[in-house]
Amino acid sequence: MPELPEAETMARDLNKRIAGLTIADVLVSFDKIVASDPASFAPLLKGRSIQRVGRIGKWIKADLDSGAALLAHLKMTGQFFLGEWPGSVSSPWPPHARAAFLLTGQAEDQTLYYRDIRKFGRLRAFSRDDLRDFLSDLALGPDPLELGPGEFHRLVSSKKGRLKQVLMDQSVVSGLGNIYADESLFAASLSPVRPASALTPGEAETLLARIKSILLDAIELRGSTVGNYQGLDGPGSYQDRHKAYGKSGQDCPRCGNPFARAIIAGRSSVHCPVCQK
DNA sequence: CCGGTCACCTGAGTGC
DNA sequence: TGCACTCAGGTGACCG
Repeated sequence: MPELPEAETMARDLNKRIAGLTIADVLVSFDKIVASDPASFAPLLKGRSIQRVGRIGKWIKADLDSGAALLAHLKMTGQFFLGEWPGSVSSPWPPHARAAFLLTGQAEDQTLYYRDIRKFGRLRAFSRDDLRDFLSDLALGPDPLELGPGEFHRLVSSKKGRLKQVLMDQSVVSGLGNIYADESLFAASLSPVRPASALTPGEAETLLARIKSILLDAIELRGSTVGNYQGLDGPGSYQDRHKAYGKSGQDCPRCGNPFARAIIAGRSSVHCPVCQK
């Protein structure tokens, strides 16, 4: 899924389309998709109006007027889309739809669907207090877009492990995944396999600047649509700007040497072994 | 405590 | 065509 730019796009789309509406009904067609207390899931949501939809790392959070919230993590293939309330012959459950939220408050009722082909994603509903505790236990690191270079250097260089692995550790910095880690390391000419603890302050400053620039450009283009990701209002196009991710077998556009593919932290990684130091 | 591996799932692509 | 196999944006549980 969805890394930071895709989660940001989805949250913005949702905020634009459903903020102010009321959740009148809730249906779940695949029980495991709800990872908070199943008995309180629908009761916490029904009758509440959605005040705002935002993002925390790769998580999407819808704040309700009661102080409760709906949290979603899309993992690899989760997404939201709008449709018609399911259950009739003319309106069956759409393919791979796992939950449905009936939204009232506009001229015509709408249904917000959560779809997830691989069923890795999870939905949670929390009261105000339980939400605070859950987010606290998650211990997400700061958002890279709101981070300064000194703090970034301190966070990254204090960790053991390879640079790419540390960048993808959500407790260090929240929001980077396989695509944007590979792209950022390539843009900063830094090798994904070097020890994170060896990052100099100057290299950290450059890396953070590249991360921010890439994430902002990707948000501008509604994220990267690889596989089946798309926002509520359509797919993204940042995949056309990828320089390293998915370019295994091609030559480095900076120095012309062939890209190398390696498994780092269990993830397929592409980098230039010559110009990424 | 740590890093490495696998499990969770389905579908798309590839090669025989 | 069809089948077997690999791979995919992310975590979280397990294991040595």
